[in-house]
Amino acid sequence: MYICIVMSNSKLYKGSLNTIILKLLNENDKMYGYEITQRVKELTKGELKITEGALYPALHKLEAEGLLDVEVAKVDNRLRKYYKLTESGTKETVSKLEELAEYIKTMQALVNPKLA
Amino acid sequence: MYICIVMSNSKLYKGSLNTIILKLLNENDKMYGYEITQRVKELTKGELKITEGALYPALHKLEAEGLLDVEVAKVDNRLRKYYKLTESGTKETVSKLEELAEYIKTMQALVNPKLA
DNA sequence: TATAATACCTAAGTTCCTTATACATAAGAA
DNA sequence: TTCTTATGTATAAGGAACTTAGGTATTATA
Repeated sequence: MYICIVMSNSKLYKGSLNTIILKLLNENDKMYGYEITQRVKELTKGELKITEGALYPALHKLEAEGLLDVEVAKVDNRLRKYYKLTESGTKETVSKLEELAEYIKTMQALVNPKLA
Repeated sequence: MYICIVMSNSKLYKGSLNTIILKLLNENDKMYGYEITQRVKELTKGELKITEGALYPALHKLEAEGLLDVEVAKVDNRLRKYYKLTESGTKETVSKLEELAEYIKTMQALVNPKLA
């Protein structure tokens, strides 16, 4: 008999989600919401689970801001909404990735000052 | 004439603050609030500014959770509240630092999958 | 035939932060 | 002398970004 205690869905840090979405779309041309949740699960070996309650509002907001374009498709009689980066979405991706790199550098300076 | 545009007080990512506080106290035995804000400014070369509105409630909460002990002092006729880690605060520090390392690893797997 | 997987969505609540304000002393500049 | 800056604490209102908990609908699987 095995008892497995999983670390509680390791929290997203504020602001990470948009960066993740943008980066994935930057690599994959177009993706739909459910696909994003699955891809993140794969890439992080199950460590990060994007909840729909976070994902869909985020996608809608990015679209409203003009960073994403939508294209609706019907596959197997099921709806899919494919998102892709706009031009300004691509620019924002670069800036978000720089911000993340900066954040990681800053945190390492605080937490591991010997290496900095 | 110089015009200097500073990147707007580079945002803290949610959840980072507690980790920073705990780590600093882990290294410095005891510190007071104002000192923490100054130390963070130094260590990050001005990139991260801990606001009092974030710091003091965070310190109070960590104390209420039993992770910090307080000791009031009067220096130059001014009040100081020195905080130090309790035993469980030290344990929590370890766990928070592991969490941060994990988070950084996870984000790198997403953002830079070739390196992972 | 019920459950899981696929696929979308929103609303309420929580947490953590920013912004703004307040109080008080000491030091320095105008 | 008086205003500003630095030191030091604190709280309250507001917002942004999550979690949790629902809801709808189709297809595949046990």
